Amino acid sequence: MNLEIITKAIASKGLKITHQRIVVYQALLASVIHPTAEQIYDQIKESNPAISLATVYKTLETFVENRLINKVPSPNGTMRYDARTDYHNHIYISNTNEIMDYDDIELKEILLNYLKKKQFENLNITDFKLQIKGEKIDPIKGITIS
Amino acid sequence: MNLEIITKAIASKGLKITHQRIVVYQALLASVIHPTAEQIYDQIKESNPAISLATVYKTLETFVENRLINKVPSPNGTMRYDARTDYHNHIYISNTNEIMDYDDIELKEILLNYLKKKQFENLNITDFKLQIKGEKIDPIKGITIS
DNA sequence: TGATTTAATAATAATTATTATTATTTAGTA
DNA sequence: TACTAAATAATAATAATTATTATTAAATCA
Ligand SMILES: [Mn+2]
Ligand SMILES: [Mn+2]
Ligand SMILES: [Zn+2]
Ligand SMILES: [Zn+2]
Repeated sequence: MNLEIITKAIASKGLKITHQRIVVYQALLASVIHPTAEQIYDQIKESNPAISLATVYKTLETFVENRLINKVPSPNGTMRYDARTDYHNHIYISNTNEIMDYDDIELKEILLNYLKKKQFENLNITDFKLQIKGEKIDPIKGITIS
Repeated sequence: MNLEIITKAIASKGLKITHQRIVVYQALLASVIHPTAEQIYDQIKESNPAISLATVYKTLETFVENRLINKVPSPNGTMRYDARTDYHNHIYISNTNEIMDYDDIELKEILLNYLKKKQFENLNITDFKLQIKGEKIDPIKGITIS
């Protein structure tokens, strides 16, 4: 992903452009599995050996507060991060522990319609997502992917 | 909830009937908020001061493994527990940190229909839930509930 | 029933994930 | 270039959960 886009995105939130912020955001944008803070750290420390894990956590939290990225809770309790902020759903793949995006305008319409129709007393709905859980299948051998 | 029902449920999984298991299951059944292990512990230790927090964790894990109860991940990262094992959805209430059940046969039908229609290559879907997030509103003053 | 066996529990140590603290460094700006 | 506020690295602390082990209790059986 273009470095200019990355720096502009960080700057657009009024945040200082630092090397650490650039590489953390870059790593998150490049990942498709919704990584943990530690996975991001492990990846970027190869080219940035001086970076601290606490900085990765803090940077991610700063991005979340500024709505540049999102947190995604996972079934095993450790937090995952998502560079996308537009509406989409997630598939949790239990045999690989990956979280994949699932996009469908039709689904959003169906859910919006459904929720509009229903009554929720004394409740202001702020978000809704279809959480799909599944397991990846090796098409040749059946389900045997780590 | 009837003690006989509780002991039968535990026995039906081939588990030994112990006082600790009875009170943990009883407390979970009685709760509507999907409590944490610690919330269950705090509640039951009043009448069972000798019980250990580790026993509560271990007991809950045993119940999960035996499909007597379910784990429910929460947005703030701490695990929650659910005495229900039938299909239903959850509403996470961000201003009280409660997780409430949301039941609707129509919703299940809509989602089942939708998922059946779609193609998921190399993926075996094992579960799906609508995750609703919202905030409780005090009908008199607007949103000001802790 | 009482003894035996096996599993569960209490107490506590250890681990994992995350957040807090603080001295040092750096980005943005005058 | 110098100044200042903010960010970072290093590390300590905390919260949540899991592991360990000696003790206790439930189920089985003589
Ligand atoms: Mn934690
Ligand atoms: Mn944990
Ligand atoms: Zn996503
Ligand atoms: Zn529930």
